[in-house]
Amino acid sequence: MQDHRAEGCQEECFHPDVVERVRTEMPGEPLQEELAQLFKVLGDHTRIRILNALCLSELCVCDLTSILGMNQSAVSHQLRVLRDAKLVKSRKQGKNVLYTLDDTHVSTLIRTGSEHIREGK
Amino acid sequence: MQDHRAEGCQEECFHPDVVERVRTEMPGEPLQEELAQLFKVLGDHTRIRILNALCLSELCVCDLTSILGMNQSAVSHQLRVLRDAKLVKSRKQGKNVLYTLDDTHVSTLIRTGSEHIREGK
DNA sequence: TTATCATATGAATGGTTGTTCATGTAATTG
DNA sequence: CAATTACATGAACAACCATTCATATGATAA
Repeated sequence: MQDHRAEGCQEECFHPDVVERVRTEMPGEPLQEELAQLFKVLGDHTRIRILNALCLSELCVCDLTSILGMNQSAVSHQLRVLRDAKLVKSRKQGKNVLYTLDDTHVSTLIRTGSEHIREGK
Repeated sequence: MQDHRAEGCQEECFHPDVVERVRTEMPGEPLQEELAQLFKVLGDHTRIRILNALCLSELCVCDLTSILGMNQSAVSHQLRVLRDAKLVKSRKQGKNVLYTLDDTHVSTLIRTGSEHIREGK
């Protein structure tokens, strides 16, 4: 026999009034989807290191490649992801492309996250 | 011919002094790895919705299943991930298990992220 | 006890994604 | 002009992960 109550309990196991209130007060789906997408971009070791580096100084791809000690192609790919998410912006200077943080929220997010980590132990 | 300078440019394309300073002032690797792991946990549509719901009220799994309109198994799996990351905590009450946010940082992260989204448009 | 309910969990799977390799492009230099 | 440099990008591959299905556990009720 299949489960015919895919979305909710059979009887009164939950509080319908609370559920209803939460449903109406929750942020809209588009915002939640974008929010998840934002954190997904932040949820990568390489990208976090890039952002932490850019918290300290404007840097070209070459600098980042040196700091991270990894493939230039990999760095460029991740910079593209960060650019698309509007977390970093770039400007050309001769042959180089210089990257900076695009937003003050980025450093706030990283700082808050770091606090959470430290207090977790 | 292969590329023998995997970690850095050949000559002086970058600023060694800046790179050196960034290297020393960057957070340690363990913290950055944990930070990426934290954001990775936040970077999922289902988990974001769970956290947003728990921002509004303590809820049992059944409530969440109803609010999210999805499989109970999927919800439980994601709650496990959130518990392991110390983002939520649970207590038993009869047959039910009630979940709440474990940390004030969580709501701060969500709020800051939401602001970033809103200002992006 | 047995039956039922709420939740947890292991296995399997389909989709996503980070890295590498190879190549392309734009700017500079000789 | 050709050669080199800094960066970007497309394809391919491997690893990871969210969901589903099936089942297990733990608590309550009959």
